[in-house]
Amino acid sequence: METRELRYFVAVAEELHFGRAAERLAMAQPPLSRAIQQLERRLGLLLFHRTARGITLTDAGSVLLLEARTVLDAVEAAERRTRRAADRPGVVLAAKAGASSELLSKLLDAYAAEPGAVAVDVMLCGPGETEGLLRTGRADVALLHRPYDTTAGFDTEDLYSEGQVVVLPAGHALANRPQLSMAEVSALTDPPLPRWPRRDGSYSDGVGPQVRDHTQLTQLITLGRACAVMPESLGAQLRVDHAVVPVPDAPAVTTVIAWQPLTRTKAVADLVRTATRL
Amino acid sequence: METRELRYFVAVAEELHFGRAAERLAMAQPPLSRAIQQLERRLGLLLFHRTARGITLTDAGSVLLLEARTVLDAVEAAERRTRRAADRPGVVLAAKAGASSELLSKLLDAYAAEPGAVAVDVMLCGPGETEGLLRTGRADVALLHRPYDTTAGFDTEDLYSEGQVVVLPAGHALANRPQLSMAEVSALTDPPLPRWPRRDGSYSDGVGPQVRDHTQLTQLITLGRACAVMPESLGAQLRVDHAVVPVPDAPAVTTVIAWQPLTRTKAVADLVRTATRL
DNA sequence: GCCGGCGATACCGCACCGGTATCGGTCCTG
DNA sequence: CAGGACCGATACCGGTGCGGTATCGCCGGC
Repeated sequence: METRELRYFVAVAEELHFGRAAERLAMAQPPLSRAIQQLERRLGLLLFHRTARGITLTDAGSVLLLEARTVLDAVEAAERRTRRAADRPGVVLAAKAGASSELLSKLLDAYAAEPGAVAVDVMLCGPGETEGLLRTGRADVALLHRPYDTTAGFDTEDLYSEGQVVVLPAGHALANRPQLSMAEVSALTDPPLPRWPRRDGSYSDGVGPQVRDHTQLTQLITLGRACAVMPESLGAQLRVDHAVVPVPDAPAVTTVIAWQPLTRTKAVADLVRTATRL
Repeated sequence: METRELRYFVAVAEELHFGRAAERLAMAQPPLSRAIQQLERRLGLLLFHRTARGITLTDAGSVLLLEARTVLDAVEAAERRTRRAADRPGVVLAAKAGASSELLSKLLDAYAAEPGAVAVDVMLCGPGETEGLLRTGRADVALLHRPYDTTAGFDTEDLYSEGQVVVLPAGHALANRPQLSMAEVSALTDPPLPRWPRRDGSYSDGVGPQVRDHTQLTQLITLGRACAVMPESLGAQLRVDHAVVPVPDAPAVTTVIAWQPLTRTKAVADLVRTATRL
């Protein structure tokens, strides 16, 4: 199987329409149809159910869609990492904007003091993006936050674990409570909890404001338009003008440093070692 | 980058010789040279240092070698898994021959009793092979043994942890000791410790007999030609005619169940859940 | 019954892949 | 120091196959 074929297949599988897929691939529809047929013939199975009105994925096709995506990610990562190795400008570290800033600065300082330290490009990104950056080789190392980020497929080391708090407007009815339960927090509506985008970028139905990153969330909280559950360290930054109440039964948030398995770079190893020693 | 180019590159990088690589690929040398040149041109960097007497990998080339191998493994896995999804004969579970046999039979029985259980093909293999089987999609799930197997890049759940023992001939001078240290065990020469193959299949220099799998090891121990450190559960099978002495400072061996991250198969999930409940 | 939408088929030209023959440079050897 | 062996690069050529346009077959809706 050639990556070209996999790229074609993923386009068709995602669009479920040969014409649109061909357009996305900047090519005509007939060669695309033929390429998929050839792929099916070589695999000896059908990837799509064809009706005159459209196509759907077969079971085998659904499996190949998942597998093909990981292959294409790996190819992209291979290309990026090879290019980076030729330029040697150092490592790229990805982290969610706004999160773990104290840990991050400590890590960067400590690593810079290591013998043989190379330049570290810090890549700040929105929530949920970090995983993809690491998977496609745009970043070499990342700071992730379990259970918000999924660490499947990466090697990780736990760095720091903390409880969560809920941030409320200063005068809120629950502001003076010593602690709140998740049940109480989930029921909040006055300033409601925000809605985060799903993996595909869409939002669930509901009443809370839609937010895409931590900056937006902070602003909404400051405006008194949202409450939010967040790790202690983030809540601490908002203590002025807000009430911050612990939520003991919320899942603990663990900051981990993650990297692609089988990475053999000295710089990545040094960074991880430095981080675990903090 | 097409997988064909990556296959060519890996062959050349491993042989470090265009002629031999071409032979291995069953093609002539000139098109191979040209393909590599084209790859280098597209990447905008050199993958090999060329001298008139031979070639060596550049830094970028070394990186690409690692990355390309993971890409090719992923492609192979994609093909295998897609084919398997079309046939639907169930899941393939890989395990080291001879190891964890009790755990394995319990797992298979318990899983078979689950509602919605599918057929489980058990694939018994030599030590060190399991990892590759999982990585290339020949197996869906595997029982691995840390720290002997590396679990990098897989999702795992710990199943069972046990100490290690050393197995000695019945009349051995140390046979009556209540326990032994790793230092004492490492110094054994009368029946020496065996030598296991490295990843590439070669053996280190030394005096011990060369073994490839557990059957060979068992036979050598029975013949009084080798001592060996192994998990308690394995040592227990050899208790007749041998002395089995605990080695408390040997690393504990943990049997884990492992699978490829991002696998969404119900059968794999059921197997893992069943295993963790044992 | 006609039209519109979708995927498949037919056919064509050209790029690219792989083959053979050969070159250029370096090291070993007599 | 000349000759040869070895190795990778270059030159050139034929065939495969990829992508393009034109068109068909099929089904549903108006």
